[in-house]
Amino acid sequence: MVLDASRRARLHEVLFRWWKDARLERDRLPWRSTRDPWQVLVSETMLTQTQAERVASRYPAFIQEFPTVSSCAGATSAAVLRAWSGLGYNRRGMTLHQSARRIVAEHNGHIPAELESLLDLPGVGPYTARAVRAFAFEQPAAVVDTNIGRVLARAVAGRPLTRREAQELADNLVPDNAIRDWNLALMDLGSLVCRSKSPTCGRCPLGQAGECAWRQRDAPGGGVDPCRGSAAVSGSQARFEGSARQLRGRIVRAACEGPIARSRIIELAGASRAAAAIEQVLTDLLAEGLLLEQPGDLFCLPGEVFS
DNA sequence: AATCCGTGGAC
DNA sequence: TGTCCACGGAT
Repeated sequence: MVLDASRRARLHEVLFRWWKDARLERDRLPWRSTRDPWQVLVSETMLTQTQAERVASRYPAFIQEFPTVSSCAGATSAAVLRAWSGLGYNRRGMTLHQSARRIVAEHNGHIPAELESLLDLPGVGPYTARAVRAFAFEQPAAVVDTNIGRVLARAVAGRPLTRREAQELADNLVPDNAIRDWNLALMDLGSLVCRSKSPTCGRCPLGQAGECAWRQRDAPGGGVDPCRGSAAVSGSQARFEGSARQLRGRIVRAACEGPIARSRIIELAGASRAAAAIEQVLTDLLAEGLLLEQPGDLFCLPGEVFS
């Protein structure tokens, strides 16, 4: 899908005019005030899995403890996981730590600005790599997160997109300058106005300007939502209560306090969980390096030394 | 109960 | 290549 220059210019004008006011609230988020590549990498890694509000409550402490790539690289995995505690998806804390060590070893401690080099880092995918380029380096990059994916499918295309189409459309839309602002503005529109469940079309700058393909075709909320099934737009989740995810989180959190015994892990699992399921979770955590086995049927966080 | 979220590995 | 699933936990 190709956008002609006039539609592109119109979208820029309309969105930036709206964002001038909308950004005031969003700019209070702590990571909005930095362009330090390490701080951007940390915050974007946190934000890929967690709502902004929860990240806002933990990001400052994490940056205070690990203000630089080398401070993180020099720490133990256990220290990083403790600082990560409460954010969820502990594996990402591990990959962030591994990335820090790789950046020290392979890039002299400087976060690379090239897309390929960024994508090479563990835990860094198409979104995070482009986020670092756009937000830290002001380099040409179009991020496609779930919010932007929704706006692209609904307003720009008016139909579900494949992953490639979404990225191409986003690439096509990025202006030559104000790269950081453009990505933030599009993201803010998705999260504040073009929301997943209850989009406020009445207050949407694109709809009001006649630039929303969905709204041009259907009344607000009418028809089939074009973002359903569109690439990069997250769908529904598996039940959390009783899941392996829940138990993994409990185990890692408990291990943050110190070594834990197998019997403690079984307690954490609760009465209704099958023994085989508990064993599988434990096996997975060990294989992923999130947990380390110690003599005496004890388990601890990686990098800890006990005597 | 459903919602909010990108990466990576299996197919 | 594209699609599916696992992955945390507060609200």
